[in-house]
Amino acid sequence: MSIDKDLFKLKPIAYTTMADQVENHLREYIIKRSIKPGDPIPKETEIAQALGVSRNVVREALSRLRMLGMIESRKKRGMILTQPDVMKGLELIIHPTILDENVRKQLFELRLVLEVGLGDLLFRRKSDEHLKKLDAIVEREHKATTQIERIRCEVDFHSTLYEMAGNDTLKRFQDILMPVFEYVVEYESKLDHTSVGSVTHADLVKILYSNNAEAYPNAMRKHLMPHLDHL
Amino acid sequence: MSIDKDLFKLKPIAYTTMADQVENHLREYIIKRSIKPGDPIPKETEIAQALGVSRNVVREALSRLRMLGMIESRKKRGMILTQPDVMKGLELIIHPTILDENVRKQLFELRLVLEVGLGDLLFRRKSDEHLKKLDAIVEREHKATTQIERIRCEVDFHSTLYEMAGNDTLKRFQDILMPVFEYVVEYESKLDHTSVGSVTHADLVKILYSNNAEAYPNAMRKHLMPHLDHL
DNA sequence: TACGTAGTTATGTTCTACATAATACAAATA
DNA sequence: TATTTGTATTATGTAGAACATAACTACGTA
Repeated sequence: MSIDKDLFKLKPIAYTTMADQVENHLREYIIKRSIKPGDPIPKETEIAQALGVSRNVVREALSRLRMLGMIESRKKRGMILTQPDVMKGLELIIHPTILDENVRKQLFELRLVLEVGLGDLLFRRKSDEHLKKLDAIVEREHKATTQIERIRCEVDFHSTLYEMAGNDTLKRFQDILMPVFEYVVEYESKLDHTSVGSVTHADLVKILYSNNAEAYPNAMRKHLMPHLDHL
Repeated sequence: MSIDKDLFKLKPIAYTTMADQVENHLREYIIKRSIKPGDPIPKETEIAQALGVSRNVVREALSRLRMLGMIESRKKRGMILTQPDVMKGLELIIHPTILDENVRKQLFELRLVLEVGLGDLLFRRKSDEHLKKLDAIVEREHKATTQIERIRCEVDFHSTLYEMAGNDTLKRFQDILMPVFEYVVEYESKLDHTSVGSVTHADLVKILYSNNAEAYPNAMRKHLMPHLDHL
């Protein structure tokens, strides 16, 4: 009874299954051999035998990598490494889970940060087509009669900005994050749209037409000010 | 022989395995029942029987969710839903893979966007401790004699900014992306550090000490200009 | 040459069996 | 009675065998 309890202080051991270990082995294997997309990887049975585990365990590990898009397998050709979509993993977690309120707030902050910092990409990649598209959205917004239509314009406008940035990874990031902001859009609908930010969409477009990259960040900041103040 | 080849144009069928389907079923199940972290989910055998597949297939699907941190399983308690780390999936893909050069470039752009847009979070969350930490880094950089030391200061400085932002998700994002930028740091070491950007770290700190949030974005833009020009 | 057929291979799937850890409950001891 | 100890139960972890299926190979026949 007088056993020193301190001995057990750091007790919580990290329990790893065979599948976890195999997964790590495979990752190392891929890195060390610098296997490129398209290259084949060993057969399931070979892996199982080499690591001294059952094929079942190997398949669990492979199943994970397959989900992330890191490998593909065809019935006879065996398995090959593939170039995964970097944002695939993010998508898999974000979409289905009922996210913690706190995390959702942080993701929204992340979005605000992105939009303010987007300027330099926009000015370097903007095209006449994109600018015209923004014009059309602004006009549509102007003529809009219902709140729903206005919200749709709001979403379209900002989505188009991400398109303009000409960065597929960034665009994908935005697309994944979008559903998280539904509650924000709802919140937005309660705001008086005329007073929302002293800078309107039209003002932003005007700046994009000019080549005044310096003006963009603070213009976007003012546009998003209601949200920023809400932090 | 004269069969219209156009019929086969969109041939690549989406082949889904049982494990894929079970995975989706589980996701739906979790969402529809609005199961919360800590709540138990059915036993493997129950799932297998309910969906009419073998336990093995179920285990492959569960293995995936477990990797993403969506569920945890204890030997007897069965499995419970857990609040996953949103950025876990990203980490799993980014770290091990030899990323495509193009993707790496896009991630680097993403980082530049973030740092420029970071201002409002910084001004709202800055503390004296953080500012002092930045002071210390700037001083260390000033006294640095070796290139290696200067690079370390560079990394520390920007990492500290993300800390200051007080957004764990964002910080985690940055931590994951960091290794991708090693090649950039290397590139940075070849630049003449006195001419790198007309705005120095010391200038940035000065702005952070002030309450002039308007000055931040363009200051950071000028600081990062060598990189921005490299787009 | 062309076409069809059979054989081979590696993944997909199922089934059975056992190991292991955590829990609950009964039994035993002070 | 209370605390410990043993035992049964349960659900996950792991192993191994077997068969299905699709894709590739090669042979054989017209």
